[in-house]
Amino acid sequence: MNQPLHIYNTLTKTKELFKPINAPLVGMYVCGPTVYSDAHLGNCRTFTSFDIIYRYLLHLGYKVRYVRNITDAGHLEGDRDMGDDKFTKKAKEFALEPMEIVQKYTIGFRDIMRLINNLPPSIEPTATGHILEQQDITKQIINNGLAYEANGTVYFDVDKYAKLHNYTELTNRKLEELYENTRDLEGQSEKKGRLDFALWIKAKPEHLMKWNSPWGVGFPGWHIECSAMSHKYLGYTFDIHGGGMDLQATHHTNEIAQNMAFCGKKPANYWIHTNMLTVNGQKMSKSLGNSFLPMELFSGQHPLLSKGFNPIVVRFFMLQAHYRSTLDFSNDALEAAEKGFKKLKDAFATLNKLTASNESSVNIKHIKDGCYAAMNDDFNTPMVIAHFFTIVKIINAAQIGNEKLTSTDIEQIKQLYKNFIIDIMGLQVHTDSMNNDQTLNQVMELVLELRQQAKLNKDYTTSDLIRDKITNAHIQINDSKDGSNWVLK
RNA sequence: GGUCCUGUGGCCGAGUGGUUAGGCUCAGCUCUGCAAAAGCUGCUACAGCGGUUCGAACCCGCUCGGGACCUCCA
Repeated sequence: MNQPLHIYNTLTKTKELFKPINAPLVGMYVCGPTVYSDAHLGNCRTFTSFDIIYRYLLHLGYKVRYVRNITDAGHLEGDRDMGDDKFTKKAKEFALEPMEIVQKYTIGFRDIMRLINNLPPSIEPTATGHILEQQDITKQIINNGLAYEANGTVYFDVDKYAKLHNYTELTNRKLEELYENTRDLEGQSEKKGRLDFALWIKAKPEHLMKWNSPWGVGFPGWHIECSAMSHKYLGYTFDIHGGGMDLQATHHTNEIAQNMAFCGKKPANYWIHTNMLTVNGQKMSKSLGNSFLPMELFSGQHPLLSKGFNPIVVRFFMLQAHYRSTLDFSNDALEAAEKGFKKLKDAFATLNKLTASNESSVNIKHIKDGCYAAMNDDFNTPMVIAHFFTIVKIINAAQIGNEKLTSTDIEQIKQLYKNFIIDIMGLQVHTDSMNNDQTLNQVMELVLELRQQAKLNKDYTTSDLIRDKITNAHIQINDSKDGSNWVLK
């Protein structure tokens, strides 16, 4: 539109002009969930952030291939490169096949994504579906002399790699300090260097998910899947690689190393990292036990919640903060978001009832430019929302005649709403289901009529009785100049 | 311990070297039989201490908080 899109690149720690390698094509890879348990709200925030990025790129006219993997194998539990993988552990616990675990949580994850209105990615590859690709890359890295096999396990040779390339590019850490601060683990004597990590891991006999390989029976290490799948679907170097900040130091650092070792090319030009969702200032995570499950949030079944929240309200709540800031989660914050969102929604409902004026007292284009400027400045959704609240003010003022909107203004606002609220931010306003219940509609029609009669007779005892009783049934009656109406609470 | 990030009004949260973020709460008002809902108006903050500057919440230094990563994590 006006000024071009700038993206904050973790690689350079600056906002950079976005220049796709092959416009209008854009390749974007985002590290997806490990499906060994329910996705929590923190996970949702990351994928919602990337959904906005995806949607905005689409809106700008790019043809985006958005790849987000499903990790269904290989992630290790506890001490690194040792022990059971998460799927094996869970499968044993519940006497299930690992793929039953995978199936259950994959479906659950997709349900949540749909509820929170995240578009499905273009490709959603699984680790288990790409074992051969992972082995191929591993072989190539061995051939290139940057990995070695020891007793059925293949390790990436970080020492050797660091002499050729900048291993800590993504974090700016000093290699010596990494060495100092990395724990030496027992039973890891087969590793040459302390920082070496596994590309392929020898499976113990009791291990459930394992595959044949040139190095014996085993399973892939926990970084190689992303290298394999991003390369397969997006090529040697693609535009955007994303993920949560907690993946930056280890997972993404190793991913870059793997790709460089494999083909000499960086996987991506722009690295985008989303910040964490916190609870009382602390990162929400499974290991800390302070997770909120999306379903708990939607239903209100959680000790810290006073009620359930619509998934779109949750989405709105998340978009009120910038993706690179931490966002603190609380019942109060959610309630504030709910009310704010309702205000936004209501204003656009009244927009449709507005009568156009012959003259205009507002400058809609100015606001539109502001919205694009905000999105082009590293996807600043809170700013876009602020602009929309000035539109809300204008709409409400126009309704009581304090502002004048021409039919062109009204059309422009509707277009803005469609572009930014619906298409880019995905804040789809579902028509409330309440009016779909014909029986209830008819009953309520009668109730309101009886109450209206009572009011006309100045029988306020009866009219208030009706209102109170019906409130107990979670139906709220509101009086206005043009009569009464009702909403489900 | 190391590396990095961060500290904004009652709450959540943007932002910038000199002009109102925004939302919620709260107060007042309008409307109203009373409520509720809705709308309008008001509430001017940037952890502390120094420094740079004509001017800093925004730049620099120190102090004190908070957090992330260095273990699996979005």
